[in-house]
Amino acid sequence: MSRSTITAIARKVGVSAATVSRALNGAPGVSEKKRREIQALAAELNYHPNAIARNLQGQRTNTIAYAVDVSDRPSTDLFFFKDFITNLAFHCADYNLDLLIHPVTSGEQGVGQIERVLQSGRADGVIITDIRHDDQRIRYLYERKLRFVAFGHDDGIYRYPYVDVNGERGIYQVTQHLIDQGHQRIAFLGLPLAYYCAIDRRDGYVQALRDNNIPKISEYIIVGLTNETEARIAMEQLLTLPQPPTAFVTASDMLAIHAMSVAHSHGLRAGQDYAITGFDDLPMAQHTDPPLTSLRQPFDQICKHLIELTIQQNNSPIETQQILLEPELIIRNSS
Amino acid sequence: MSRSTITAIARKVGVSAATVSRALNGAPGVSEKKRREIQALAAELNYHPNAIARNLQGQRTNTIAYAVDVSDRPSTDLFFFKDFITNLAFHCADYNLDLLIHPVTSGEQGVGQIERVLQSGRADGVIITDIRHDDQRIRYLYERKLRFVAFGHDDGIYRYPYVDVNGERGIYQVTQHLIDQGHQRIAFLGLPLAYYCAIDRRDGYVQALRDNNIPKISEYIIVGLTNETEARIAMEQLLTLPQPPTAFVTASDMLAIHAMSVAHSHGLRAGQDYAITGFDDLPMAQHTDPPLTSLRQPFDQICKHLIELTIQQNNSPIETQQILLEPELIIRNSS
DNA sequence: CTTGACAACGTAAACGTTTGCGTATACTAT
DNA sequence: ATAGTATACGCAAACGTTTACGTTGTCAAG
Repeated sequence: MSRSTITAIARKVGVSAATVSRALNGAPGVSEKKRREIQALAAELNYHPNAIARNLQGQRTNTIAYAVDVSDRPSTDLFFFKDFITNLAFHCADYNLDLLIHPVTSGEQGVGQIERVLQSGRADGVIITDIRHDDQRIRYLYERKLRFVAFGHDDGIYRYPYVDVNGERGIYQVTQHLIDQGHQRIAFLGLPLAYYCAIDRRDGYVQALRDNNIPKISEYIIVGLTNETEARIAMEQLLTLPQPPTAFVTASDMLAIHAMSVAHSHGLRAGQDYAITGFDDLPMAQHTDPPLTSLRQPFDQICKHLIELTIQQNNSPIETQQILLEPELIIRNSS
Repeated sequence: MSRSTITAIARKVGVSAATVSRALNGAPGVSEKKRREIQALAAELNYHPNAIARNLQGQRTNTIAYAVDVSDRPSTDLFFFKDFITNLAFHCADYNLDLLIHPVTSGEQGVGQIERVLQSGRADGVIITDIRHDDQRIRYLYERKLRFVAFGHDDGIYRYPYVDVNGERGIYQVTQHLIDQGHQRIAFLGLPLAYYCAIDRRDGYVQALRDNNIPKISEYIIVGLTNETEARIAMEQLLTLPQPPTAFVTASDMLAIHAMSVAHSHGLRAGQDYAITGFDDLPMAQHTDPPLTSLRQPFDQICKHLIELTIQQNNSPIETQQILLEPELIIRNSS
């Protein structure tokens, strides 16, 4: 059964293709009688408008792309990803948009790949994540005036649309929470500082210590952690210090989980022998032993805004296209 | 800067659009001199062929869709998903294909959504996962002769292209492995039997017991587990039995991890006090405490075959379009 | 009866490609 | 010189829509 087209319907009803188009789209200029007749036949023939033809004529694709870095397989943010993609897809559906997963490699080459998906007209805009310091992608897309939205704030030099979560405030809050519990020796396990979010989170930790007149101990700060192995080594290092910390602020639930595992092998129990906190508040954070105190990233809101910004006209002032959300501190038994 | 088209280039060079097309596509019928001239100008103008126009004219989209069920958020297979999508995207890139994430709701409605993405010409074929007993999607797609490939074998009634991993053989092997270790009281934690893979895995367990003349104890078999809470309850139930099992075969790493957590709160240590095994061999299986014995799903191969089958002509015999891969038993310290 | 307005269509162009077919030129073989 | 052939192009149609514009017919107001 070949796909039925608008012209096939037109021929059968005995009208022009234009009339069929108008009838099916609810546009004015067609009598109720013919409209019903056309709609009935369309349903009978199982007609679905050809999206490609529509896109070509309309000069937009109703598709947004998510450029996902596939150069590091398996990648670090294994947990984060599913929630993110699912939420993106969900909100795309709300706006009748398609979500295109566009695999890109990192570096110079990947930048070209991102451009191509836009210049070839496959997508109206692209979402990028894992924003780095002096990110090549940003500069490239910005200078060519291509439509993109970042999950991660800008650097103040290039001003671009983004959605972000206030990691500095979040980590500040959770550090303060630990201090309020009486902790003085607080360590920080962080991500690679090449990422802006990693810097923000470390800064939140440092600022909280400063505001409480707690001296910053450089041995207590370990950043640049990308995978399980590195996380475990770092935690091992902290625990074998002459004066080990009594509390641990981590920049992700993943780091916290692996750190807890190491502590456990040292016979230490979170929530009793030491305190630890995460970031993201992934579903699994409720089910660790003990449940993990964390900062919830509002993925639903994040993705909603990302989609909305991407399809928005970019002539509105840039300030309204920059959205900073607050993470929510979820206190559980690990702290 | 407006996007440059093939006609714009044609005008500047002083040839027809057809010649430009031929020159850029390496087709014969254009002199080397003009070809070079055209290629140079195309590069200068930063020309990228319009994919939409190409798709319309070529009557194919070079896009495959993955219909992901978004009706249950957050869904159960949190871990599995990232590996799967990333691998799909990766292999799509190899074939110069785009991957469309097509969110569908479950039930009657979702079936229509899957049809639409194909009938509207947005994708050449669709991949579906989580195949259920008497799956509506299969029947619908099959009867309308729409191109789809399933991750999960057929039921012998409808014969359709699929890729699957031999879960029965895998679980049989791992059960045999536990028996070889001397275990006689072996429990099974399984997924909802509505899914074919869940039945297969349970059957593998049952068959291994039978072949070793070990009586099947119904209290030792708990299936239908979908989330953390249910997994924990099931494990709790098994451990408080008058004669608790000494070994646990689970149908996924996720189940195993939560079961280990429950056992741990009972003061039991995997690999010493009891044995436990998983399924999937996700990256995290190496980092549990102790590392988890599991059956590796070859995601890379799976996704490669899924993509290849989807773009393949469907006139080849159905047997060659049904691929069954063997899982690999990875023995670690948990057993 | 004329004029105008409005509804209900059809016509044709446009979106940017690809490709079958026709044609002019140049070159080779007789 | 002539016939034949390969090469290098141009022309135009096609893919399936949408939409600006033109045309017809009807009907009411003057």
